[in-house]
Amino acid sequence: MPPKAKVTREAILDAAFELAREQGFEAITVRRLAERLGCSTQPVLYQFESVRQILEETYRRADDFHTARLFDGLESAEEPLLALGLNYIRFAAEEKPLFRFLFQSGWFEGRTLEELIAQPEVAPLLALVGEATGLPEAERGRVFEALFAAVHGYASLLANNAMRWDGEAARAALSMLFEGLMKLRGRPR
Amino acid sequence: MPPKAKVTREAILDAAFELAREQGFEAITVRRLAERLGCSTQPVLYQFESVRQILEETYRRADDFHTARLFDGLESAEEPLLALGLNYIRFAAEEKPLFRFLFQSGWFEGRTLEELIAQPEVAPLLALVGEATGLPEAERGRVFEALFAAVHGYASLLANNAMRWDGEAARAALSMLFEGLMKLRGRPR
DNA sequence: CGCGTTTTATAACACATGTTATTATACTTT
DNA sequence: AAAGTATAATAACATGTGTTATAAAACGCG
Repeated sequence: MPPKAKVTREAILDAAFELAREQGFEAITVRRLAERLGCSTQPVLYQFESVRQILEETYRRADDFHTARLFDGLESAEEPLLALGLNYIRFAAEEKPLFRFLFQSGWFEGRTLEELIAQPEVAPLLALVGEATGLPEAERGRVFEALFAAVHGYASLLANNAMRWDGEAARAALSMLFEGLMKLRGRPR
Repeated sequence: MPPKAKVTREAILDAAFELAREQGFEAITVRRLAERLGCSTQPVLYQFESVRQILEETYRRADDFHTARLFDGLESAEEPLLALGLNYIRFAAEEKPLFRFLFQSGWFEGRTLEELIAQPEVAPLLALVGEATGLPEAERGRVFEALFAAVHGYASLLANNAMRWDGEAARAALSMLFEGLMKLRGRPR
């Protein structure tokens, strides 16, 4: 009996993601979504209970998009950790609004770096750190954390226009950082 | 002939700064300022041409506040660079809204890290890097940049709740970072 | 004390946001 | 084809924002 929806949930989320990507998540409003979809504001809030819900879904989508980009071409990389770091900061430079949405927006879920490191997906990365440094398991987390913070720092600077993107310079800077940190051996506490 | 203004520019800027500090710069609105000052919205926009102007002034004030905190107790520090870094990330942890206002807000003036390093105020810091590493002048900038990025990374993580503040851990992490980077000598390329 | 200028209060306008009635439309099924 | 239901359009409400017009108030100076 019912007609199918012309304005589907997917279409709305697509539009929302595009808006977030181009103009930042603050640009996601019911009316702008309607405009992009060529409809009135009604279908948008008919498919979702509230804009809040749309933003939550869009955040998840951006998160997936981000992690996909992080691991892009990582298998064929000779230095996977360095490649990962480069992907991270390239993303920040090329997708500034998304980066801010993900990590600087209040929609950030509040995963602590500590929690992130404890996740099983990160284990192989910690193993790489161990491989490169020869550090015992207990210390790898600290080195990884420092690497992450440094990479995230470059990314933040790029995403907020405190730095210009330059692939060559970025690679040089990161490899310097990695070189410095990877040379650390068991330190006294 | 004229009566003095009861609601002065300074009072307005004080209120604006407090709002930015407590709730973030987004909380700075004419009506909220009026409420804090115990007056109507009229005096606020009578002393300033627009809210934009108030925000510009408040940004400057926050910037001064920040740099004052950066150099707090730096003379008596035995490791000035480390102390500076610690001040930087402590500020981010203790003044999250201000940190976001300063570096993640669109009110950020767009000073590039490169430009920052070129400023004369930074010269003594570069000298410290040279002292600690023995690197020639040309390379100090690169090391300083890496140090800055790493410190800024920790700060960003703290300011956006991706990390819990722990003074001891912070000192340990920073000194590890500094140790790693300071050990770098003249690199190829 | 009163005059004149400056400051403030009141109130409203213009705009943008989320959300919701009410009405019209369109489609799927019988 | 008709009917009934899910969907969409129109329009409005409620709220929050910056800004401004108008009128009242307050103060320093003569």
